[in-house]
Amino acid sequence: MAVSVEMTGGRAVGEAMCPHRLIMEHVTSRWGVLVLIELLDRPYRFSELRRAIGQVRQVSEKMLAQTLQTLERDGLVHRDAKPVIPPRVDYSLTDLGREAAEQVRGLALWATDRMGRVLEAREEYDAAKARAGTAGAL
Amino acid sequence: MAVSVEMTGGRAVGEAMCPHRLIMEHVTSRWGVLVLIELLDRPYRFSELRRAIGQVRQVSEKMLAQTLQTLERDGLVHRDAKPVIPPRVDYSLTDLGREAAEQVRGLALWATDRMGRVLEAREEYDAAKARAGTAGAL
DNA sequence: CGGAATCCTAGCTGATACTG
DNA sequence: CAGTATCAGCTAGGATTCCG
Repeated sequence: MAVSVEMTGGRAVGEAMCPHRLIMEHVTSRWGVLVLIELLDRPYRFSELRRAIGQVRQVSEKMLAQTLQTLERDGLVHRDAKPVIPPRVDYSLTDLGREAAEQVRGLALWATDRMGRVLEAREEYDAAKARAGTAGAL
Repeated sequence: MAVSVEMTGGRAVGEAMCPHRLIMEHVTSRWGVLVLIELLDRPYRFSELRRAIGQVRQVSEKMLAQTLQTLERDGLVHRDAKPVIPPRVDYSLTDLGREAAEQVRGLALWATDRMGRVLEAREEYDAAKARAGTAGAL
């Protein structure tokens, strides 16, 4: 079988970096963030989770599976596979995962809250850039 | 000049996704995290910052510049370029950036704190995987 | 339905060399 | 020192396909 999914780990895994950085990468990865936040709400089935996340931005089955595996391996997500036909797998947060998710949610809430100011800052920055660009060059 | 650095934005920028996701990507990016945390401590000069981060994991000048620009554009980092020879540029957090950095630091602290448990979980997971693999296949 | 394996592309990322 | 430009590698991520 050899899963060998690494998720932001291909290069990182072999590196001489603090292990906690690795955890960060997993937790703050594009899909890790969304998965954690969704699961903070309640347990989800695979496709259900995919649809829930899809409301924000579509995620491929591959990336969702990969993300879930990484988070499960880190002990943040619990995978409950029921041996039924058709297959049914429920994902939920572990206690550890809940802690992580809270942190991530804090960050997400901050981002949502400050979005306006960031957007303003961007416009200001771009405007200043444009001025500097047209003034000096061309 | 056309800098056109996007940092996790090439694909994301044009997407139909919530803007706050964009901020998240910037803040939680590989180098964004480290920059914010370092700057939370005190202002840094470019190379100084590079060395400080390098203690953890080497960052190229390009990526550091790119990261700083992105964060500056988002209004999280303040760039103070002194018109002297040799050039001297100081980077510091804005109020907004400090808020972000606090959040990120919280996450980092959590990761550091729970590292042991995550590592345990990983070994357990890998061991279980190995058993399942050798039992069924081959 | 829940995944795994494969193939493919975009773009992040880094090393190097150059400018002010 | 503080970047920028260019080139090249590698990987994340997506689409597709097949299996249990």
